[in-house]
Amino acid sequence: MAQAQKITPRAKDYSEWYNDVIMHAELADYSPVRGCMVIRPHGYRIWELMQRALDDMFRATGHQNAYFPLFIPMSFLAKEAEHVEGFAKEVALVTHTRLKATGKSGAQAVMVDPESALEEPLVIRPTSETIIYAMFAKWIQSYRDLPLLMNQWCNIVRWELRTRLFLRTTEFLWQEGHTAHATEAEAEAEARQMLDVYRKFQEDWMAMPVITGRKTDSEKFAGALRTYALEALMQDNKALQAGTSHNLGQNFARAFNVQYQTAAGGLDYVWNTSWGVTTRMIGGLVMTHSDDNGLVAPPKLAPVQVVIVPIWKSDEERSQVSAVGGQVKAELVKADVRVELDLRENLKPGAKYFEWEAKGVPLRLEIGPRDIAAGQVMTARRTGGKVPAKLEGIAGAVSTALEEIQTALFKAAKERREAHSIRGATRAQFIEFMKAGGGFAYGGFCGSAVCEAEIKQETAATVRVLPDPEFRSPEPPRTCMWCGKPSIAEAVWAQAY
RNA sequence: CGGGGCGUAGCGCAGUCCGGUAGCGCGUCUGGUUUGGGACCAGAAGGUCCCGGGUUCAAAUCCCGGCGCCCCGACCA
Repeated sequence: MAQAQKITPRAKDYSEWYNDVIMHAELADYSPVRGCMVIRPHGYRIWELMQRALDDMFRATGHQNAYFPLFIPMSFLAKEAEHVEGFAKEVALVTHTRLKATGKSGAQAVMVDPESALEEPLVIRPTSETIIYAMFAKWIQSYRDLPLLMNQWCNIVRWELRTRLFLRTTEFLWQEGHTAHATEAEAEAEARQMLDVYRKFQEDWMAMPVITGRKTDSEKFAGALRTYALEALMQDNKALQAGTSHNLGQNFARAFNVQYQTAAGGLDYVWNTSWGVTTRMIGGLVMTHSDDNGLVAPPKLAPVQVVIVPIWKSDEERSQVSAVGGQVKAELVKADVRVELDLRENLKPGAKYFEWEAKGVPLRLEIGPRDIAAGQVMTARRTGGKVPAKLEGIAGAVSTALEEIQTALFKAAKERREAHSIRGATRAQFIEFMKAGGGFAYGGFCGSAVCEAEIKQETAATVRVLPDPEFRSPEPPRTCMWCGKPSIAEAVWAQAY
């Protein structure tokens, strides 16, 4: 199981490093299916922990989980003009329902039965607005049925040209919230609220600092009135869109005829929102915290928060340290700490350290005869630092350490982001900044798609967001960083995943 | 779809230029000794050399044609 090969250093090749970390941490693996990945148990556990935390937050804001079909009639996609344009080029279709034997051998033994062609092909959902709003039309009659606040956890398929583990795979797991409201103001408040929920999750749980704000039209969701997003800066100074929340206006309501009777007795279309985060967040987690020894998992999302490695020479010592290790484990389990006791006999302690470090375990407890004699254990943090802790009250010391690690990871990530952000740059400085490695560049923006396109052409950078007030520079820019015309909003530019 | 790299044991690779019937490291299995930062010794298992043709007495190696993967771009969460 242990990985013999070392991880490619980040400085040498960031993509290779990224893939290595995922392989060594056993988060995922390539699959026999083009562009699809297998999420391994260790990686899936992170997703489960994410799901649990987010679900609690969704429920606390009044949302309920439901499930809608994987298949969407092709005609549904066509009902909203921008939506179909946005997804037309990346869908997987089911067109037939049977195979038939050919009598040949090997891969040619079966073929698609041409007689089984569906009258209307089914799209494998690239997102579920269409089928969900088709159902909403049935469920919503009156203003009393509003707001309708739903969420579903599912998989979706987008036939992307180029894939990357966790960041962009053909099939991926996500959560998509869909809501219907009586007024535009309510829908807007909902879209903003869920953006804030995501921000809390990503900062408090993932220890990943994000910038929130609005997307420009060119980066807006296909069919939305407004798209809000969260953007995080990775260790290679590229931005990662970590989640989106859309105010869909009445676009889908009109397309799917989702109408309700108002309190005043009239008839009106509902206002919708949709919002989602995906397994991409696991990629973001890797690229925010990890190092050349492997994954660094923030304690709140670490599948294993603490590993206990006993150290012995003789059989007597082994039974002694194993017993104490077992006691410590029991104490930690009682304190709701996710803990493993590594009693494997054929591995030296050092080999175990490397293995658990690669898997991102935040805290390691070493228990040897000398420690037991001193009534202590050695605590070693994944992020560095090794200190003894008293055996008595170990659960408290561990909990404190985990909290400190969580806080320190966020602080370090935020400092790194700020160290790679510039504000008020001139056009020349901006070009130089992007060429020199990049990061977040705050600058005035005239709002023109022409400037956006030129900047992308010359620097590969795009507007990540028009940031929310708390992220804006103290001095609002007056002119467009690129063309010099009056600025309509400050923009955050970066090269992005 | 364009550019680059690569397909040889579970993983990482050498061998390809210059053809002679496949090797190294790690891992795995067995036995023994070990265990405070990747243990050591002895033995063993494990390969359609990506696929299909061709040249040759002989092909991992040369020729032709496919396929696949990774990285960079276009598309995107």
